[in-house]
Amino acid sequence: MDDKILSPLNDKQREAVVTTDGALLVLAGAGSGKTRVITHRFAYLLREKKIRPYNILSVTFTNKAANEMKERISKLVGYDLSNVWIRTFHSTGLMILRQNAELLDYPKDFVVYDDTDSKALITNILKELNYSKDRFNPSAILNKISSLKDDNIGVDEFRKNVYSSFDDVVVKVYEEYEKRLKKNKAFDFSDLIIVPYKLLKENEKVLIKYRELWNYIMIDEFQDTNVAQYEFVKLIAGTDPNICVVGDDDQSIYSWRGARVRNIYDFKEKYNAKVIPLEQNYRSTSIILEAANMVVEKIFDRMEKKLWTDNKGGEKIKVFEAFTDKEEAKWVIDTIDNLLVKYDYKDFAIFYRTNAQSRIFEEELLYRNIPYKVFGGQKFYSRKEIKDILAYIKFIINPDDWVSFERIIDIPKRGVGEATLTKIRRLYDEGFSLLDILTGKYELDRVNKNVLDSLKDLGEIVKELTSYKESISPANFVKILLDTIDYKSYLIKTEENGEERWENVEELINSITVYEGTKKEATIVDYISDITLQSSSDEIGNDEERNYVSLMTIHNAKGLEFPVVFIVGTVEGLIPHSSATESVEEMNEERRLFYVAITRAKERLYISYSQTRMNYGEVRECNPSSFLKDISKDELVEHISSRGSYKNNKNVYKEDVKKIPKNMNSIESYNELTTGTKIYHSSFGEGEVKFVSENIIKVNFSDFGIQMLAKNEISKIKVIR
DNA sequence: TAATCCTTTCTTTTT
DNA sequence: GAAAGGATTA
Repeated sequence: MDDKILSPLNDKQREAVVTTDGALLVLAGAGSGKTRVITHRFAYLLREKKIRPYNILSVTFTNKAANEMKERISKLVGYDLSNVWIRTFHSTGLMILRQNAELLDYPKDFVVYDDTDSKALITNILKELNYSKDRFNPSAILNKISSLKDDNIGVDEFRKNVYSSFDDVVVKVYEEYEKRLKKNKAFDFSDLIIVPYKLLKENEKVLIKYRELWNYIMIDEFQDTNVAQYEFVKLIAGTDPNICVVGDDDQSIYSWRGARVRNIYDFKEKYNAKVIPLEQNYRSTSIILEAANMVVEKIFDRMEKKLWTDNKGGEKIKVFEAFTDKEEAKWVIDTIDNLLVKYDYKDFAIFYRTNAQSRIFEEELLYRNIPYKVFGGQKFYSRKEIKDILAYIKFIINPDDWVSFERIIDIPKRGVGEATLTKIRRLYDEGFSLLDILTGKYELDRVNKNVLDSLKDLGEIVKELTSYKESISPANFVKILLDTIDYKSYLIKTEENGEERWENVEELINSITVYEGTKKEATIVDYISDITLQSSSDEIGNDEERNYVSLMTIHNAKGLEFPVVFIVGTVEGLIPHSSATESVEEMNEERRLFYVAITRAKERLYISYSQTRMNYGEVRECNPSSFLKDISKDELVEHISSRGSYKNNKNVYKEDVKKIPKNMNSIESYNELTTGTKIYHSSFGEGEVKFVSENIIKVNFSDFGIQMLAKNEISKIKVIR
């Protein structure tokens, strides 16, 4: 027996690993060695059961988890596993679609729309159906359509259940949206699950092929599967499957995306699965674990499970109260600084509820010269210049894609505006191909000769680059593209901060080069689909010597662990989030989210909040999260604050912030101000004018120091008489 | 049509 | 405080 595989496991874990046949449900609590079980089980199947790697389908929730799993198993068995079925649901679906594109009447190189693309398509449709964007928010409609698709509800089925005028619109848009996706030869995220599902359901030959391929199935984070995913699993599993699912109802934090915890119960019943609970926690100190238990115990309908640990004692959890969010950030970074004698940068993580909260911590880290990395938060790939380039690539790969076409048609400037675009659209709607229209095969009425010429150029560029897509490395492909359209001079000439934007484009090329390093022989087509499924930026490169502080949302933190964890911005309205307090279910999910955050910590846990925070560019007051009450036990928690006295002076402080002078006048223009005028600003409070010009003024505020105010701030300013 | 300036809206979480 | 959308001017 191979020692490396079984000996590092406890009894329960070992049982889960050697139970290879039939249906198995592993209820894996936080930090109970779940990843270890999955990887060792995979290795056990290979080594002891002599199963071939590609006969095992292993589904994880994130690309990151998939990559990590591959690496770990490779280490266990001693050979490379880069081409096995260890994938996310979405990338599994994508693989099936690529392998069967012709059956679906799609080209092999179809594109995948991310949410921005889908939203652009929906905006288009709304316009054409004459619905005003103001009344029908494209995002809201996309959300609705996505959740319908995630619930495996098609247009026709939904149509039967429409009772509101909003849903009425949704039906119409949904129907058109599906048609357009097809016409554009594109799939959206949800399609990556439901289209393969439909394909396998309607095509027995294909179904049998995959059933025969995947003799063993493993699915991680089962509590986060949605209806469509579970349907897909049941379909490929067949009647008597060897299937192992791993989940933890306490860590279900994606129900807003259609995830159903009850898939776990249903699985257990349907397949009469053997259940193995993993309750011993190897990660955290008993103090941290006890606090976590206190948070989650308040939820009634959980599956019975109580985590325990041998790791007695530990540091108390420190809860810090700050005046302002700025001060909170300072304290967090100070604390990190002080702990550097014991820990490395990489041992620290800062968790927050919303991506927008990262900024203030980044500023502080930058200021202190502490290396850090922000995970997730699609910032980089949602930058205009990056999206432009990606849209170019998408359009070149797939010239039926109207959404990408519309994005790039006037980049660089070709003199194509609303009018010309409408003319192109008309031809396109009649069924002519965009490439033919561009190259002048059909006449565009009353369009300037120069414009026609540059359209023709674009058509030629696309044709030329298409011929390279298989033969050239992704980075070179992009370099040629950038050269051909002379993107650099376009950016620098016409865009604000052109230089900076060009640096971002160079950064993109760098990241593609890194990507090539990890995935030899990848083409530009591979790159673009990988990047679409992976937009949360990282993990393309292997960060060998990662030594930095990690910043991420709590959602992104799931599955990870750090010696020292900071949970920041722990105020009512953020966690629990203000938009999730209406129902018990929503509140419970917020509670579980807090639980997930706590259980990431191995040795030390710090929780912080502030009395005021910048929100929408205004200072707002806030209260500590109600979840904090649940762990406020003296044995577990130590409460601290930077100025010991202010707790007793809370009211004074609040008055300071809120104090609004009585005698004030609004002003029409900055001309009415002179140096020395006392003013009140709705965000910054009181201050004295130091400098006046026509469009800006500089003001020295008593609480915020010197601030420069642009013209549009004028409505926020009043003069104190 | 393009560029600029100003106003409005927005933030939950992500494959 | 950013980003997108809208209005205004060239």
